Amino acid sequence: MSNQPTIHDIAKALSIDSSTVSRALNNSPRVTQQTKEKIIAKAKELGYQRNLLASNLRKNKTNTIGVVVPRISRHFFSSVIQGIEETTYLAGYNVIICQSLEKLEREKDIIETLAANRVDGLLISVSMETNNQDHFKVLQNNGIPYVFFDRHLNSKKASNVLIDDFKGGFDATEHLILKGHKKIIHFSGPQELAIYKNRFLGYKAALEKHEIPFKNEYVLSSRLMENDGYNNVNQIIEENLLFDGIFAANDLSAIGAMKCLKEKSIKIPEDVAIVGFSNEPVSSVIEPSLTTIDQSGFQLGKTATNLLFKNIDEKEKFKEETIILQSNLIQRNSTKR
Amino acid sequence: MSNQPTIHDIAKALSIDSSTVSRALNNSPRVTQQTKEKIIAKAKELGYQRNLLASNLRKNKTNTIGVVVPRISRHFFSSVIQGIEETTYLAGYNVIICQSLEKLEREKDIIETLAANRVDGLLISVSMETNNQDHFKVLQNNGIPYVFFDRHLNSKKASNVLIDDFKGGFDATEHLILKGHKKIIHFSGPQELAIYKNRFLGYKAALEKHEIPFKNEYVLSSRLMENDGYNNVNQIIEENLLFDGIFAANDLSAIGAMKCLKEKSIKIPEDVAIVGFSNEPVSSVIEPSLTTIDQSGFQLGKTATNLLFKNIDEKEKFKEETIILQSNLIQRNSTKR
DNA sequence: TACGGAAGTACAATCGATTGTATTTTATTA
DNA sequence: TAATAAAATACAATCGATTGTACTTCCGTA
Repeated sequence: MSNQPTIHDIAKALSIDSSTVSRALNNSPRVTQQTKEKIIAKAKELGYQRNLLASNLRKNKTNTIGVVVPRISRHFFSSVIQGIEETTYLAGYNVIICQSLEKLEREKDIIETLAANRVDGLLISVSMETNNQDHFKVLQNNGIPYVFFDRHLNSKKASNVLIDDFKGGFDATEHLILKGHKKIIHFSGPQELAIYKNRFLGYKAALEKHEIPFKNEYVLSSRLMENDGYNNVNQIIEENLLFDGIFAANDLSAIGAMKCLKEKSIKIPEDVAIVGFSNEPVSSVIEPSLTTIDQSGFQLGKTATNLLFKNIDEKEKFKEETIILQSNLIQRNSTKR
Repeated sequence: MSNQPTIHDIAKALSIDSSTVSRALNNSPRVTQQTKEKIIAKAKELGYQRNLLASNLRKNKTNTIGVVVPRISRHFFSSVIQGIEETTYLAGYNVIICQSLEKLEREKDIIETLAANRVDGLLISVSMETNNQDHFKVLQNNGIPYVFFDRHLNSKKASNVLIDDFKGGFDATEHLILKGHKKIIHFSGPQELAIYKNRFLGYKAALEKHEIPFKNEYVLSSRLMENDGYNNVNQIIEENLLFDGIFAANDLSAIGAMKCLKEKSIKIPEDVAIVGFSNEPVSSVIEPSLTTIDQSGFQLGKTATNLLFKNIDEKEKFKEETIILQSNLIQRNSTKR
């Protein structure tokens, strides 16, 4: 409480000035070794713990970056976070992890709070509800650099580190086609988010390449929860649409679809083959195991962090850039012929 | 950068004192409505954003609590976090989430940093390497309240919110016994952690109740990773131990065991029945689906947060307490007869 | 011995917001 | 209209650490 010792307490105890104590604790060459030792010993004795609020305020630097993700429980995001922490840890930075839970309101709150706490920079993957940039203006006003990763908004003002979603979508769809499937359903997400748009465009491009006509009713947009995948299949069947393949823009909805298909005794992959996206751990465990697009979250996290650091260091001189990482298809039993 | 506006800039622009600005922005009754409106308008115009470092320093309160978990990617922990955030959000508190990745060193670092950042309190679930209390002393010295949840150390000095692991272990084991299994292996974790000890004691008690002799070689301790479960089964078979049931202290190691058994064409549950612990999402998807002990992480998170808040509010007067929540067994196909 | 200069410390302002106290302004009443 | 209370605002100290500048020691050298 009020008994938390400060540098002034140490100074008083040793009859010296607090500035000397500060310098000693920061290992400044302006303090004798002898004095330093005395000070450090006393600090330990009093159980002194530097007050970073005061220190950061004075230095106008927190050595902290903020991370905003939709949900930490998604394997992809937690592996991105792993990559981020790995990189920040080495650089002596701290990380504040926040989840928007896919809510725009929450995301706004988080951005405000992080800005008010004067983080040195932010790494952001936006929520499914995010459809404009307004709430990022506060970061620009306050000169706080930020980098979008994975889920971004098409913006010239910000840097991005992305997965090649177009190619991912293309590969997934072409894989189904090469396995002999022609009536391919696509589960897509909110079109405001470039990742879903690009996966969709990849899907379309693959159909085109193989001269399969694109049909609008084969594309179902949702928030891609497990339930959505389940309901999508129900809907398709009710509408009497014929289909023999599904490319889902994430694994969760693919798994929902599988559950529904199994209940209806539709065989996977014989009757309907399925490809997901993200390679969640559960995808290798489910039966049949799910063919999916693997994206290295860890690598993405490292890359995004390094780009942010560059931005923080160079500040004004920094020029926005966009880095695109490759993904690759993992074939499993949901598409074995 | 240096252009981040402060209350002084607002004050200067309006030729009033900064204290009035501060009061206005905090909606103090000591400022006229008229003046407030002028100030708020100017604040918006300048893109003012309160500096929480300064504010928190002055108020000696951050309205922030720290959360330390082994890994955010574990479903149990992320649902606890969900419960925590739900509660803190309503109370206007912020949360800083940190993961120790099961490393003691990392945990120490985190505690120091959170203490230095003057969080108002901490919620902690310790790493598997944590075997003593030393690094929590800094919290006591600085008068920062903390509550352990789930993974705790047996300590009189701290509050705890726990799952009834003894009962969980007992239920899991008795379930296997009632299904007709008698030679039951137990996968346990580090014995320094009370949760693993208690699950083990529950296992033992169930055997005792049903007059099945306890055998030391039936208990295998590890860090309970998927690999550990896999290797455990290999080891048992190499040692020619006969067994017809496994109670694993977490789901992950149970799944590792299942993989190994499947490879060896040992039938689950006919030849060997398995019960896990925690109810990870993957457990309901794997085939056969895994019988497990479900613990409501969400509820645990809420309870722990409320206890911490009580501790923060009452400070000195607060008396440590331990709350124990119940778990319940979910029967699935890994133990169907 | 005195002087120049380096080394070691002390002084004091500062970061931005908060808050107790003092002062001014406004409103009320006799 | 003057006196007084109440309302609104200004002043100034403070939170704890950092840092540029000023000062004091102490050493070696002339």
